Amino acid sequence: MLEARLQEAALLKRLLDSIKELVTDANFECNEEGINLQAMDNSHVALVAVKLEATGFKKYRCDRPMPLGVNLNSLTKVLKCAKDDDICIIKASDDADVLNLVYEARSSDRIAEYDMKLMDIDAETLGIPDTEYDARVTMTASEFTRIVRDLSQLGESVRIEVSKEGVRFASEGEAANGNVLLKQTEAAREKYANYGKEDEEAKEEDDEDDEEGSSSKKKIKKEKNMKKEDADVEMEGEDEDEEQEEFKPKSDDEGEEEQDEDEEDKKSSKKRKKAPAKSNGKPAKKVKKSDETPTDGGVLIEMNQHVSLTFSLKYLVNFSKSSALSNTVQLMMSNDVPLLVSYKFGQGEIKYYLAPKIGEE
Amino acid sequence: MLEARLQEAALLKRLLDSIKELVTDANFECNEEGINLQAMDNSHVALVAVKLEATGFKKYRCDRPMPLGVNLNSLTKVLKCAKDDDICIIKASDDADVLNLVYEARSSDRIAEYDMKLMDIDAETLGIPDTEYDARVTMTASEFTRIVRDLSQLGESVRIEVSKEGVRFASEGEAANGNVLLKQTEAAREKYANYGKEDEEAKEEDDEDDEEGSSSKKKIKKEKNMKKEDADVEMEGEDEDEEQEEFKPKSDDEGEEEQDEDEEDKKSSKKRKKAPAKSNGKPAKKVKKSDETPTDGGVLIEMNQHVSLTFSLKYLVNFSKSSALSNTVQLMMSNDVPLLVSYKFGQGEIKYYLAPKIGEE
DNA sequence: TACAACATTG
DNA sequence: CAATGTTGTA
Repeated sequence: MLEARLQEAALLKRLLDSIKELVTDANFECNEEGINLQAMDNSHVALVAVKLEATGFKKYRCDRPMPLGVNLNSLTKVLKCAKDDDICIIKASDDADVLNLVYEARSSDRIAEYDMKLMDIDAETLGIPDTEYDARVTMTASEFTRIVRDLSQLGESVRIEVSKEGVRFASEGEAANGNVLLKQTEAAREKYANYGKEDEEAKEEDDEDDEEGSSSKKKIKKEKNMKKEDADVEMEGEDEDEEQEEFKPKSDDEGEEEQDEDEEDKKSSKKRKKAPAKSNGKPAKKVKKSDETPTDGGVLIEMNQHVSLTFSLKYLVNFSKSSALSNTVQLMMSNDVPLLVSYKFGQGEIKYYLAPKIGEE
Repeated sequence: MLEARLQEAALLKRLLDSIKELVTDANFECNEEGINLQAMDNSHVALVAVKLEATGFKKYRCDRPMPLGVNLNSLTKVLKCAKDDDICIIKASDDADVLNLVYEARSSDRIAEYDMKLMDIDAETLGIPDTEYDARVTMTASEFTRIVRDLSQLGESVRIEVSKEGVRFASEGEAANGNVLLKQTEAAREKYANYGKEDEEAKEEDDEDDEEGSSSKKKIKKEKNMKKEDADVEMEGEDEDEEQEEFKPKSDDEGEEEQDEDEEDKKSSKKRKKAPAKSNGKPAKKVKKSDETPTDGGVLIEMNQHVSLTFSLKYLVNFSKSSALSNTVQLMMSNDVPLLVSYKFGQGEIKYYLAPKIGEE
């Protein structure tokens, strides 16, 4: 039996907006620690992993692990029936074949209840090794959104190059080539001094991180990350995972074409839905206009060595939709391994993995 | 000869936006009391009745009754040529085959004039008996809009059920079922205490009554209202029907037609409102977002008995466009008879009738 | 993907 | 009051 009470339905709404174009069906894996969702995009090029911590809920109870197979389009529709500030209660009984969502207006004078059919989806949870990366870039989500959206107008892919001085995004296209260099700045260093470290304090909104004037613990954290310095980190990390297979996406370039249909190597199953894997540039202004980070520029670079990888912009643009969930994004890279794009928000985190293009053009 | 001077062209513009999708051609029946329009939607399932009172015009003159056959698309186009705050003068001579519209800027430094061709439309004014309903629900127009739009995502129809505790809207669909319960609240009771109360007294006071401040008369109104409430408000209303044919739409699902002529059972006295208990007159609110009722929730329920009816959401969504005309909407229902959805605005009222679906699916 | 409506800004 | 941008809907 699952019962989770969320203070604001908006979180779920935004979460679904973030991933629904990438994935059509997925299991919400619920256990006592929270809710996790992991799925490859429809063309099996990218992987999305969402984590919602039990502690982030106003109330959370999950007696035993249960996977809830959900069609994300249906869930999106149902969530649209909630007002942003509604309290949202999610319930599913053990033998659940429906997910029960209750929206309660703050004033309690309106209670809406929805039952959504669940489906069986073959659990295809992949082992995602907790890799260490050679470079980590921390920047504002809006800036990242802007850059990939801008560059996507020029070409199909972007080369991301990280060096001590900063990070460069470069694209080449028919009509024009372009590149954006974000320099590492002192301001950014302070701003993200302890971003995403421990989960205790940064719990809130990340927003506060922007205001950080204190530059004390900065040093330490940063070092922790710089430790690893050998190249070619294989994404194997620990194997404590069960017998799952690993995340081995097809090299980006290829996967592009196929959508739906694909039987591919995925033995997913039952109710598969067709879904256009299109990418469209969705701006990011959402979140809270309020804290339009004054110091919107600058990035924090943490690295062991230069990295230079090329990715499909289409996916990055898609990932950037998550800027509705957080003001900050982190890009983790090592040469020749999938990029990890991470958005942390109070309640949890959403991670996207994308394999680099091989024959860098 | 007709000449009507409207203070704000915006009213007409909004009115047309409300009905133009439902009806393409209709007669504006003009007489000394004002202008009425009545028409069935294109599939003859719903009926729209608009009333613009002569007194609502800055100036109004109509020597003798005359029907002006108008193509609503044309009128919409012509009205788009008016600025919202233009003064709008409508003129038609007795032998009219054109409708003359004059838009006068407030500053009088601009005068635009348009002539729109009229057409002959078979008068098919139906007699709409001034029915008494078993239940009346008063709520914010925006909430109603929101609910029907939400539910229309799930299914084709909605079951509306009214009980003392509130009103429930329920829909069933492929992917999910949903229902929204709006509870009757004390706040709502006060808010609508004398909604539609009338011309004599509440003329200006209506709004104030909402304020907690004025405690004196508020009390009274409130009691008046609650009394009925508790005792199962009798929704009496005079049954002064006449001999006209009645509005007998085909059960929503099907379609049929029926026509007749004759004016409503509105007889003599202009000012007279055959009003259901306490509904009538007073405009809802500003219509403009201005006073986005803080207490947006809650409904006022007045009923004699439980009612439960099923309607096509498509039409309700369409009706809800009238929220541009009023902040408040009233739903009047009795089992097995057409639903009446009414929006009252300063100048008049727009009423929609929709037959219930029979074999509730 | 395109169109319409709403909100915001100048 | 008009224009533009953004959001939501078909």
